[in-house]
Amino acid sequence: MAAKRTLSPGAAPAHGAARLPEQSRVTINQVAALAGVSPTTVSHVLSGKRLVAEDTRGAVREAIRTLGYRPNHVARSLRTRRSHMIAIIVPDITNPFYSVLTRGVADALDGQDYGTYVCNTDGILDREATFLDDVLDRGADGIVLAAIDAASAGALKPADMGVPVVCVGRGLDHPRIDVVTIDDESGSYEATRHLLARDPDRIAMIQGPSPYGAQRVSGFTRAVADADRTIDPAYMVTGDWTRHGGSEAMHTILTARPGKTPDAVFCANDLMAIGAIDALRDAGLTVPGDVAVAGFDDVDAATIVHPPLTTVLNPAYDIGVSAGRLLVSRLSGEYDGEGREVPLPCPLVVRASG
Amino acid sequence: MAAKRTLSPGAAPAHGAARLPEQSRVTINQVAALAGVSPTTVSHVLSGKRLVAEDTRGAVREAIRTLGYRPNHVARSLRTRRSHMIAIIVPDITNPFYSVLTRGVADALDGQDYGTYVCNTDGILDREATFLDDVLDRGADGIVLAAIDAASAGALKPADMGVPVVCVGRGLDHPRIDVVTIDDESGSYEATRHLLARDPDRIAMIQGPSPYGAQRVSGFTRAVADADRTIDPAYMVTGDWTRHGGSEAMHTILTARPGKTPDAVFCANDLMAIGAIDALRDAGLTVPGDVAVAGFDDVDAATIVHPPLTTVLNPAYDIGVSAGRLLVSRLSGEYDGEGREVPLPCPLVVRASG
DNA sequence: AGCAAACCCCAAATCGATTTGTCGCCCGGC
DNA sequence: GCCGGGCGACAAATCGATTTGGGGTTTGCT
Repeated sequence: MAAKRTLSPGAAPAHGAARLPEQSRVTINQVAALAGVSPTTVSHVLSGKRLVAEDTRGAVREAIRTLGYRPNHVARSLRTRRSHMIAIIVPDITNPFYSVLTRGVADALDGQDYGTYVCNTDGILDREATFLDDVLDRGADGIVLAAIDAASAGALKPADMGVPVVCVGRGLDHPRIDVVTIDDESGSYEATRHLLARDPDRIAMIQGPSPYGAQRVSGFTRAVADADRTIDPAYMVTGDWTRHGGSEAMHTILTARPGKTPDAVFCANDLMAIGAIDALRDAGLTVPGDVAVAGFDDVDAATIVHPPLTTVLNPAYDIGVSAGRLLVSRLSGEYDGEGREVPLPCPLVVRASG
Repeated sequence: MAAKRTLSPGAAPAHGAARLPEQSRVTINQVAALAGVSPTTVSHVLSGKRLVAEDTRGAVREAIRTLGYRPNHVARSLRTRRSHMIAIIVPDITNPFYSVLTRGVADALDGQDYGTYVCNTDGILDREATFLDDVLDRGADGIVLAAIDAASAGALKPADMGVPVVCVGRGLDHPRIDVVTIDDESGSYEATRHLLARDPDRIAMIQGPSPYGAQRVSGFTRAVADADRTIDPAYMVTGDWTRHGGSEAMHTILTARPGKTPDAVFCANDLMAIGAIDALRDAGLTVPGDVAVAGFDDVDAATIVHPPLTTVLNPAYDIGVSAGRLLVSRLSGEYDGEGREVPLPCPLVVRASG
């Protein structure tokens, strides 16, 4: 390492010397030449699409080995119109939910000879559309789309072009788009019912920015209604899905009705629930003693926070695997019909927080 | 959604109907035909590599618009030998450190017209080598390699082929491979020194599986030596980087010398530190009252656990951005010289745990 | 021996772009 | 009036594979 030039993090690299004469990769023609056959034959021993005599095959194999030949994927893709690559479009790979989902897709594709091309949209519609075009231009064989709004992102375009699309979360009603969903509504319903079982005096909810996560809100309100209760509008506040946002939301709830703080809070995701717990601790309140808290997603952090979070399991990995499988079933030609929906369960996970 | 077929998660999709006649994409020839020019000219208005008359250009643009033409990336790559795609090879995208790093790379590349192809190796040498070949076959323009052991993963191959490689973490001494590093050794040294400042009776360390993370171990031992102390070998135990592994390691430490538990523990990463805190709590010990704990990485969870973790900041995002920049500087031709090293600081972050 | 059916292999077209050499045209200068 | 030069467009080669029609040789059967 001593020989390397060391740069300060921001330093601009200097202009350098000319690059070495790159030894270009060996092509199928060179293999053919060495084996004394035509490129056609080499291709056939590689693909097995036509019979090749035993001896010839051996010679070709030998030539391939000695030359270290590896087929050029790009050229192959151009001819076959298959890139053996699928695209995963998510808001942010940094979000544990999406990174786990991505891993699920990758694992489902592993061994199927498909690679993954990943795009971060930050939930921005423009970027979603741009990336969708990008992956189509690149000839992706399939797309897993975790978009805020699949329709306006232009999910119809690839589907119409014959490129399979699997939507995650709210899908859309296209005859050829598959979708894997969880039942946010009933998950939220169960979580809320669990909170209500302690018969709290007042219950609150921290929701996501409208209109996203509407299902989680309606599950909550349905449970409240089913318990013959009403909910104070001052106790329905909005956060931005982050820990900080949850903390702020909890703070506004705590100051909304002086002297009458809620004793149960359902949060539309775990990060906001963790933020809510932050705010409660800051306010000198205990969880679950003074206030019961429940979240949604069951990310790793749910068992790291203290007290461990009661939450609804959002099976990110399974969602990814299912999405990958749906894609593979279409890519392999095993299935080629109308859009399917795979609903995944999202059971309540009761822990200490509520 | 009612119209969709709903499948149970494991159900096998049935055989379907024939696929619609796919309308193939519009090519540069169709554009040329409509505009009444040759494909050459279309290419030139697109790339701007040669002058095209004002009127002609207008006509071509018009044709492109009405046809909705988008260049085929695959064909372009074949001819230009540039895929405008870089590969990111990491152990596991699910690990927050690597997902954040990946995002950093993607952001550094954003606007530079490069896409990202992501591979999960699980730290398995075979998979690292396989993916390295895969991305070369796919014609990746550059590679960010976060491998356990870059050399045996075959990082030399792409470098020799003229494909830029940036290594993250321990690099290797190839004249044309860039590397971005943090100073694990001194980070660990500082963290350990901080723990020693409380003058604990006994200090322990939970390290990663040898030989990985050796730098963090040596920083620890150096600090111990500098304080004129020695360390009981029974207090150097190994975990597998996970929370569970950290918990188990802490447990063996606690039972190693009955009646003489250590009162300070340095963990080679945050997840294991969190596990250690789990074990300490289970044993009825308080943090930092009975035992001070420090970790390494400063992942999000470090501020979620209670008490908040004293740790060493591992700037995953900045590492990714730096790696992306190094790559871009080579891809753009701005730099083409010997291998560079970008060292990033990893300051101590003091919180409540130690 | 004669003939058809396998059996192997190859030449050439193709995928959709980029790149380069060339050619025609028009303009201005001597 | 002739020539040099710049401009603008095109034809054809190229990237590295796959695909397909067809041709030559061998095998098998009567």
